[in-house]
Amino acid sequence: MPELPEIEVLRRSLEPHLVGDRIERSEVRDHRLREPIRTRELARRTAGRRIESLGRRGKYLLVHLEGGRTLVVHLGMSGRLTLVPAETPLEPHEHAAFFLASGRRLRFRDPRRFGLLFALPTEDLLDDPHFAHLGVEPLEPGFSGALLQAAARGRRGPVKAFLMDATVVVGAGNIYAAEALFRAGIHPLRSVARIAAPRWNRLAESVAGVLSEAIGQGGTTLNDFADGEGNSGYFQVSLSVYGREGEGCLHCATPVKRAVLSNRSTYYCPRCQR
DNA sequence: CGTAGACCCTGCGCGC
DNA sequence: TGCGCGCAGGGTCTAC
Repeated sequence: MPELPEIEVLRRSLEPHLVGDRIERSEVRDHRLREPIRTRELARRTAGRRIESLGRRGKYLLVHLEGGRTLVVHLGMSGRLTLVPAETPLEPHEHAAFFLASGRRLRFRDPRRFGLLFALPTEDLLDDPHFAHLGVEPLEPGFSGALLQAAARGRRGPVKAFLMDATVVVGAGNIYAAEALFRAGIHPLRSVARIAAPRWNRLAESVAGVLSEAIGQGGTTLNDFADGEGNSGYFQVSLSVYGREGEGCLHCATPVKRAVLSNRSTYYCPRCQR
């Protein structure tokens, strides 16, 4: 479900409702996520703490708590994090929940269980194995074509896989990598060794542009993405190539093609993207 | 060392 | 109507 824009939309939607509230207790109903939830540790590190702010690193949502603790939430492919009255009946696959002093419940639902949920001392965040290797934030200063080009030196392989490599740049997943490549006019299977400086610049601009526009439109809702209040996004109507196999390219009307790259579908216009 | 592919898990829509 | 298949927005691990 979620790439960087969806997590950022979630962060912005939850922050005004959560900041100042207090986690009274957590409840884990099924600990079997990608990494098992450490129920007791999670409870110990979150219980009784006020929520100070919400942050984001790549596709990770960071809930900063008083006393130097951070709750880390990753939604995987199918995760959802929503705020409901505490007495709201359990949803299927609601594996964990946080009960707040305000009488609400922050619930974590994840049918496919590819998500992550853990808490740690905030000072350990940057050294944590989940974060230590992460690359640049594409919407922050420092992201540029020159940076991408430098990261690609000595590498080969298709540019789409490179864009989705979180050790290079975080946040672009299968949808937005395809969209950014369309916008930049670059074929997703082109080797990173065969891209010149002007095209790297255009690609960096395209990545940042696509992501920030998607945030502005509330993210992309294909099946079930919703922000913390249950609102859908509408960037899906702006998708140029993703999911449009056989339909006409918006620029040249050539049918959009689909290819499989590292087990993921990728979509592109064979005429506009070279 | 980098890269390609398998794999983790559940639900949904489609064609038969 | 029911069933099997392919597919799905994440990341990690292994074999080369």
